[in-house]
Order: sequence, then C-alpha cells, then structure tokens
Amino acid sequence: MPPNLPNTSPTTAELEILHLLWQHGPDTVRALNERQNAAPPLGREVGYTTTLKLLQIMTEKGLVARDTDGRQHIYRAAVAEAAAQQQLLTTFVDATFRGSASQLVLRALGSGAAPSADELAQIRALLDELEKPTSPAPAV
Amino acid sequence: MPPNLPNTSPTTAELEILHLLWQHGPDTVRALNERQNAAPPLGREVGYTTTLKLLQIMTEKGLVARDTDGRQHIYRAAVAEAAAQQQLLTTFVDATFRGSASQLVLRALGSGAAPSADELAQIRALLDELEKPTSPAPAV
DNA sequence: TTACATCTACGAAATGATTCGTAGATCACC
DNA sequence: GGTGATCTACGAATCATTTCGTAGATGTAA
Repeated sequence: MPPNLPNTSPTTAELEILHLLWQHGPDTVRALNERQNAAPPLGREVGYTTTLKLLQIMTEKGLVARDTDGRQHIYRAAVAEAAAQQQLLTTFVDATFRGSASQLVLRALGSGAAPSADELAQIRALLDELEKPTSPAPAV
Repeated sequence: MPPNLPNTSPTTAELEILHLLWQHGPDTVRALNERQNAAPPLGREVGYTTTLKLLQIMTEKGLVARDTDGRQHIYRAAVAEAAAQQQLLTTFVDATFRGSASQLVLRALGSGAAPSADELAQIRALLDELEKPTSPAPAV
C-alpha cells in the first residue's frame, strides 16, 4: 500500500467555488471571483488571486478541469456534486456520529431549519424504498 | 462587535476524546490515552502527551472540565453530546449542502450504511412530529 | 536518601488550509 | 510602438491543527 495518498476531498474554501460551478456551470476565474464576492455567506471579500490559486489547487486535485480560451481559462467541475457530498458526509459521520448515519439524520431533522412539506415527502418516499429490501435505492 | 471570537468547536482529534468521555464518563489522562490506543479507528498510536495536550486545549475552550485528585486530573465532558453534534452539523450543512438539511438527510439515507428497522421507525416517528406544526419537536 | 516512575505544563516542529503580493506574459487601445 | 489593464504562475506569510520532546514537580520503593 502506498504510504499516504494526498487528500483530494474539497476543503471549505474549495467547496464554495465548487458550489458556484455546480449551480451555474463553467466559468472564468474573474466571474467566479465576482460571484464569490457578490453573495458572500458572511461579509467576506476574496481577492482575485485567492480564487485563482484555489482553482489551481483544485485542478491538481482533479476536482475541476479547465479549457483554454485565448489568454484565459474556463474552469468546470470535474466531480459530481452528489459524489463529493457523499464522501464528505461519510468522513463527517465517522468523526462526529461515530459512523451512525441514522443518528445524524435524527439530529438533522430534530432541530434547526424544518424541511418543507415537499422535502418531507421526498424523505418519506426514500424511507419507503429502504424498507423494500429487494428494490435498489434510487439515485437522489 | 469583538473582532474574532476564538473557535470553540471541537476538532476531529478533540472529538475522539470527547466520544470516550461521553461514552464512559470522567477519566484520567492515562486511561483516556490507553483507550484511544486500544480501539484505534485506524491503526494509529497516540502519545501520552498528545492526549494530555488536547485535554488542556479543550479545557481552555470549555469543552471539558477537570477535578484534581492528588497529583492527577480527572477530566469530564463539559458540553453535551447532542449540543456539540448540533453545532458541528450546522457548520457542515452550511458548507457542504448550502444549508439544506433535507438534502443532507436524503444523501445520508440514500447510500452507505442502511439504517436498521428500529432506526427507520425512529425517523418516521420524528417525521410525524414534524408534520404536526403545533406540537414541539421532542428531544432526540 | 537516592533512584525511578509518573504526572502536568509548555514550547515547538510538522503539516495543511487560506490568503495575498509580485513577476512575467499578453492583450487592447491610442 | 508604448501604456495600461488583465491574465496566469508561483512564492510566501499567516493561521489552525496535531504531534511530541523536554523540563520540573511529586510520588514510590529500596
């Protein structure tokens, strides 16, 4: 076994950019940086080269890929949103809930933002699927 | 507004110790360190002073408290498990699921370890509560 | 009492994440 | 052609996390 694979999971700052790519599709560094500053989760202001550097790091990690358009690069997500979330979730559940996904679900539903009726229906539908042992779980 | 409150959330390494305290109650540094090494999540070995240092840091953060028994200290958790998990969960949902707890729930149920029948029943019961808007959500 | 084990405190190294400054290339426009 | 704006690349400062070494105090046992 190779001693230590470098970690390729997105960090918090990287996730912020990935969300923009997942939502709006491929974009330039400039546009991504402006989008970060336009709707800051909490009053932050991010320098242009900060966004650029993160995109370069994510390229090395394989989280994003880029095409060259003249002088500038067009970045796009190279990992699916669901897959990235899944991996982060597993790590988080292990560390915080000792691996118990159902404990996490109870905690998530039990307080904070109440899910809408629509969302509750989705969750119930998924529970129904889970209780039919022969049918495969549907993609979410 | 004070410029920057120091972050008091437990880190991953701190959580590992907190779980031991939550599960088995107050204990000495030595016992905690041995417990860490006895059932390592993944083959790691942690030095005694590492465990000690973390407990000292957690004491400053208010995550644990200690009583003195002769020469040694007896540490105990100073935060409730549910409260700590809740706070970590909120941060995680914000970063990874853009604040959508229901998306997290769907992802958590949709793959990985399938919850047991018991756990599914618990989740259903909680969903029932959530759809009765007048009744308060029960503690989990 | 001397030697040894064990305890806490603390400094600091190693690593990873985040941020930005600066350099050098290239483009647009006068 | 020259000037200024904009682009990428890259080094480096800063901060948090994790880990451990060492020092000094205190207990134990011969």
